[in-house]
Formats: sequence, C-alpha cells, structure tokens
Amino acid sequence: MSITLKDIAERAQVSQATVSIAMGSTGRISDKTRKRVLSIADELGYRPNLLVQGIQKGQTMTVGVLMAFNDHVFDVRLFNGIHETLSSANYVPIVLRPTPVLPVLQQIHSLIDRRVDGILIRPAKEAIWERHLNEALDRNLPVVSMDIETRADTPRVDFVGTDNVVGARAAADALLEAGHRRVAVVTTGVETDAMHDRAEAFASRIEEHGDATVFCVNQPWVDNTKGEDAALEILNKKPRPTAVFATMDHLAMGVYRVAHELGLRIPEDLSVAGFGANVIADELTPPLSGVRQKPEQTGARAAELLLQRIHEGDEHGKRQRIMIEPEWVNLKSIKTIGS
Amino acid sequence: MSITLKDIAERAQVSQATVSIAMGSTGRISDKTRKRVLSIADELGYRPNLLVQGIQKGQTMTVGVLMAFNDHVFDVRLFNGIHETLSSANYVPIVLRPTPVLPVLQQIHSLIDRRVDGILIRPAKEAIWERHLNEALDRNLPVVSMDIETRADTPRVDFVGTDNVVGARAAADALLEAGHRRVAVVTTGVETDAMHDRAEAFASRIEEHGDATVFCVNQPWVDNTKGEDAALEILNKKPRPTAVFATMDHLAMGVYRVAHELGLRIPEDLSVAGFGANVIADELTPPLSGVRQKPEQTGARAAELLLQRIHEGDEHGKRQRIMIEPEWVNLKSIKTIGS
DNA sequence: CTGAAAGCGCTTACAG
DNA sequence: CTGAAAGCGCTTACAG
Repeated sequence: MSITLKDIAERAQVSQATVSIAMGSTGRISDKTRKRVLSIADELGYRPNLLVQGIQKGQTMTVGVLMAFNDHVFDVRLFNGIHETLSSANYVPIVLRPTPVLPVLQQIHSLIDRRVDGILIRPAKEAIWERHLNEALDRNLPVVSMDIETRADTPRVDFVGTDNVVGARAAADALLEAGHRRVAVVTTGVETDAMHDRAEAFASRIEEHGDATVFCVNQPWVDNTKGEDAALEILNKKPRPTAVFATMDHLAMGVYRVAHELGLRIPEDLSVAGFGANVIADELTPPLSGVRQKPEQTGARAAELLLQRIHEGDEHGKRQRIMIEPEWVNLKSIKTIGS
Repeated sequence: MSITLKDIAERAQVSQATVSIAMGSTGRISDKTRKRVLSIADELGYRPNLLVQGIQKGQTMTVGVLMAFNDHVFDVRLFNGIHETLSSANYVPIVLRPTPVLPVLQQIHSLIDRRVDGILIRPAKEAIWERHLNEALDRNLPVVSMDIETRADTPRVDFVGTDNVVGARAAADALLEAGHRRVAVVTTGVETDAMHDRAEAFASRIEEHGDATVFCVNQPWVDNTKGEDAALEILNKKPRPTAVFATMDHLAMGVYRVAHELGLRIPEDLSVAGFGANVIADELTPPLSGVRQKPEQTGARAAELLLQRIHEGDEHGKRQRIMIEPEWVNLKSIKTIGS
C-alpha cells in the first residue's frame, strides 16, 4: 500500500499526531520538526488520503455530475465550465451518464455511497429523473439543475440556464432593425419549454412593432429533426417571408436545405437566424447568424452555486434561478433591407 | 450526518458486527435476524459508506479519466464506451480535463489522493503529460491510454486505439475497386503519428496495385485546418486525380469546398473519402464515404483492460496494445468508374 | 512544543 | 449464531 503518516512518523522519530499537525496548519509545532517531517514526507512521496478526511469531515471534495451527453457539443462545453470552477476549488467531478439501460436511481445511489458533496444535473425530458432526486435532497445534498428546469415537485433544486426570452427578443430586434417586416418562426416540440419560450418571445416582440407580421410553424419533434417540412411550408407561403427565425440551429439547417432546393439564396433572397451553441452555425454556408448560448458560463455558474450551497450547509435559503443571457451574433445570413 | 451501522444496530438490538454481516454475505447469521436488520436498514434509508470500504480494502471502485474533450464528438463517444463498461462493473469515473492552465501533475495527484483504482487517459500532443504518469505508475496504479499512444518511456501503459493501417487499406481497396487509378491523399501534421500512418498505409496499398498512381499533399497543421490549400494543389494538378482520400474527415471538408469553388461536382467529377468518427461526414452534401472509427468500442475495451489490470494486481504482465478495426462505410461520395 | 487516546464508519478474525 | 476488539489512515481535543 501507499505511504502513511505512520511511516513518516517512524522515520522522523515523532508521533503520528505530530506528523499530522506538520502537514496541516492546525496546532503549533517547532519549525524545525515541521521542516524535517515535510522533507521526509516529500522524499517518501507521501500523498494524503482524502477518503479518510472524507469520512471524518463528511466532505469528500467530490461532486456528482449527471449528464447524458446526447447533445455532444453543448454538453461538453457545459462540462468544461463545470470542470473549471470545480478544479479551482479543488473539487472533482464524478460524471455519470443516465441512459435508458442504467437506472438513474442506481446512479444517484452510486453517488451517495461515495458521499459526494453535491449533485449537478442536466435533466432529460423524462420526468422519472426528478422523483429520484429526492433520494439526494432527503439527505441534504444540494442539487443544481442545468439548462433544463426540473418540475415543481423538487423545490429545493436550484436552476441555471439560458435566458430564452432575452435571446429571442434580441433576434427579433436584429431582424426588425435590418428592415424585415414579414418574418416566420420554425420551432418544434411543445414539450420542450425552451423552444416554446423562444418562439413566443420572438413573435410577441415582432408584433409589438406594430408594422411587422410574424407567423409560426411547429415541426413535430422527431429525433434529430432538421425541420424541412416546416421550412417548406414557410417558404411556399405567398407572400414569402423575408426572414426566418429558427428556435434551434438544427432547424435552421433544414431552412438552408429547402431554400437551396427552391433556388433561394441566403441571404440575398432569404435571411435566416438560429438559436443554439453548436458549431454547425459556423460550418454552414453562409455562416448562420443567431442567438448564441453560453454553455461554459452556464456550467460555471451552476458549479459556483452548488459550491455555495455546499458551504452554507443546512440553512438553505430559497430556491435560486439564474438566467444566463445569450448573445446575438451577426454573421452572413442576414440581409439588410433598404427602408 | 447519514445513517450508520451503529444506528441500525441500536434499533435492531444487535451488535454492529452483526449488522455488518447481515449486509454483506460473509459470515453466518440466522435468517431471522438478517431479515430484521435488512428491513430496518431499508426503512432508515441506509446507504453504505464506500469511503470506508475504500480505505479498508484499498479499493474505491473509482477510476480516473483524463481527457481534454477538445474533439467534442469523438471524446464524448469514447467516454460513453468507458462509462458503460465501468458502470456494469460498479465502477465510477472521475473525469478531469487537462488544460494548459491546469497542470496535469496536479490532476494526477488529485486522483491519487482520492485513491482511484486506475487511470484512463487520452494523451494530448504535449509530451509533458507522460512524465507525470510515473507518479501513478510508481504507486502501482494501472494506466491505459486511449486513441493516442504514449511514448516509449512509459512501458507500463497499455494502449487501445484505432487500427489506422487496416482502415487506410480498406479505403485504398474501395477506391481501387471502384475503378480509380489516379488518386491523391490530403494529410496533415507529421507530429501526429496517426495521420502519417494512414497516409502511408493508403499510399503503399495503392502502389501495390501496380497499375495505379498516388500522390500525397501534406497540409501544415494549424488548429481546425480544413486543408483548403492542399486541396487546391491537388485539384489543380494535371491530370486531375479522380479520387481524394483525406486522412481525417475535417480535411475532406476542405476538399468539398475547393471542389465546389472550382465547379467540380462530387462524386460525378471527383470522388472523396475521409477517415474519422465525426458527424460531419453525414452532414456534408453528399454524405462523405470513408473509414469510420469506433470510439465507443475503443473506450469500452480500454476500460475493460483497465479493470483487468486492477484485478490482476501486481503481477503485471507485458504491455498490451489493442487495435480496434475501423469500418469502411460507403455513402454517396464515391463514383464507380467503368473499366 | 509533543504524545497518547478517542473517534470517523466499517470489516474481519477471534472468542464465546 | 452473535458479540467484543482491533484495525484501516487520519484528525482533534486533551494532557504533559
């Protein structure tokens, strides 16, 4: 096994307690013995056993992260944000990926059994997740959900996510400012509240303008949908809208394709805006303008909030809900229409 | 704090040892007491403390995973494979992301301090990583590297990665079989051995044919290069090659772009093949044929190997080197030339 | 300034 | 079949 305090104590001819004190900063000790002990520890390659400190202090400096990583790029960026914050605080993430085969309950138990100090989760659509969170909450483990909000029955779960309303409004403002007065929205799946919020916020902002019209087409949610059907419906409309806002970048890809098939050039004949955090925006031709989420920031804020909860202990204040403002990025897919 | 064996013992009016025995399967105990104890444990929501078992048995059922997640899709798929294998064995991954700011040495210490049972790593190009691995190896922690091989100075690090030679040969065979006799290779960066191996294996396979010619253009490695320059050089060559093999999918994107600019249609005027595990292959128009890596399998095999090393303990056999065979996938970017 | 002892939560021989 | 005791590696009052 590895080197222990006892080994060092023997070598240094002092008690184990003295070694312990020399390592930490608690308790007074002569500078001479401390130096001697530390140099022996170093020489032996001593490494503290955090497991012991974990059972003693009830603090493992470990956090559970439950993410499916289905949305590859978004989840990785989210994780990067989490990781950075945790690292600087000397915490470490245990990453578990809930899948249909691996029951979430079991994974939460797996985290509890290892005595993580808190849990970060990016919930899936299935409500089943949330019931199981009580297993953690009942043990006073703080939980913060990211990007997707948990239901009402888990009031002690904080939330950090994208401010969809601010983002969608920015998109509307940008299109209006570019002179567009006849715009459409492609969206999908009522179930996902985020898409819904974006479509609604966008539409109502356009309508506020008074002089502009907007209509919305909802593409039923199927996995990996690119929204071609909805795009077709929009582009066949007479008079054709001059701009389309897609509530997620993936849907904008469908618009690009259908436009291409119909011989419409972007942005000359049609302006397109998206919403997301994917790289696809940059890889489309022309690069897609739109609302850009900030997954790193979301992850970092979530981790910060979790650490704060961990440190404040049981006097848990009221539920927090933090909205990260996305950013409007103008690339080459929007044409300015002369007034 | 949480429920302990002592709590259960008090409630059940038995000794702590009895409770412990009732939980595990070691030691005999009357069925009656066992049932009573278990039901009380259940009722109290008892969860074992794996930290304790960790310090007692020197086995934490925890594995360190060092991955940068720079290649989003590949790394996520790799991780999914790892995760699945670890989960089924009741192991859990602590995922750390080495970045220029966060010294790897510190992260390895972070893993050692938490007494992980082994380490999986996807090394970056910087050799600095590898020196630090000794910190783990010296403590008899098994280490398996994935996708990218460590240098010679870490002979106790097993490896699981893609069989580049088999993959590149499959690509060559496919192009030859489709009738191509004048083909080119776009590759990049001599430093990355993988690209080099692919280019070389491909070229020599083509040359073996006797009747076919091949030439190779190396695009200097810059971040996120799409190989446009190299592609231009190739497509301007007279006579123009009928097919191009890109040693990574990203480079094939450059070929697509340049071909498009030159007015060449794929596959009518030019056939293109790639190599990789990215989604981009499917999203290109037309979908890109090529060699597909199997990151999930790579991750799973690496995790299996690590677990095996963990279980075999100190009698560490000789270094293992496992090659996962990629698969040739024919989509729409290859034209068959009449003989 | 340093040491002996108790305790964190659990397991494992050893008695009875 | 069940209990008392020692021990895993460390920290923290408490004596000296």
